[in-house]
Amino acid sequence: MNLRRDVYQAIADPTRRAILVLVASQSMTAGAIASNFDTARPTVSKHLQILTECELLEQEQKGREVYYHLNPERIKEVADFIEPFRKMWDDRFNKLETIMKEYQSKK
Amino acid sequence: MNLRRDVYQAIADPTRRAILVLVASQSMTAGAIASNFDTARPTVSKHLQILTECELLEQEQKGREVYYHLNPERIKEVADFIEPFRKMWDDRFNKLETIMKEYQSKK
DNA sequence: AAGCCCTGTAAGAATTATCTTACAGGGCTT
DNA sequence: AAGCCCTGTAAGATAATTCTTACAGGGCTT
Repeated sequence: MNLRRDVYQAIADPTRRAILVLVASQSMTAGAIASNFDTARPTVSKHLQILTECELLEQEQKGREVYYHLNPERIKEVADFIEPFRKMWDDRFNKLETIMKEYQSKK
Repeated sequence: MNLRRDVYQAIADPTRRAILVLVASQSMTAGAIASNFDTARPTVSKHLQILTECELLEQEQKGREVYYHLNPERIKEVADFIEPFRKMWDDRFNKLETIMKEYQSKK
């Protein structure tokens, strides 16, 4: 077996990304989250389980309802991977700006 | 069929992320890239194909060798998804700082 | 306590992804 | 042109993931 189940695998699924966006602004119950999608409720429940396992979401039981809210901390792992690359396209952008300035000064 | 094959799916695989880091600083041939991994060469070739398909890598043929180099532009898609969440953990950090200051002023 | 509602989970089929072996195209070198 | 080297690809076995139907636990309400 040896499941992957890391943050990258988690955000690879479009439904799971949509869940993260949905829960970003406010806590929501499992049912409320599921009602936003066409897929069956147990399917969404499974997605919630996956997101919770890699700590992108956190659960909070309130009576018989379970609220899910975002844990932004974990997304940082992906951000840290991307950060060095960001520098690269920033550099390219800066280079483009320089070219544009030179172009305009020749007018 | 209808394969996923998007940027998120691409970076979900640890080998593919390693390839991106490897190629970030310099262009490399397919063989040179493959020699960095334990998996068979065709396996790496497949990964390169996937990365090229979603435009994270670009090919440059030189004689019988193929050089791969990074296209930072595409990673921006992931960065844009993450950016809004970044604000959330920044806010949390700021809140923590505020608490610390209050704590110190009471000493 | 009985019944309803919210939620999670097990099982299994269908889909998708991964990796290896074997082979093919095509540029170099001699 | 013959042979070697670099690379890509097809086929098929294996593994992992996804999704649905059916069911179970446990908190509310009456």
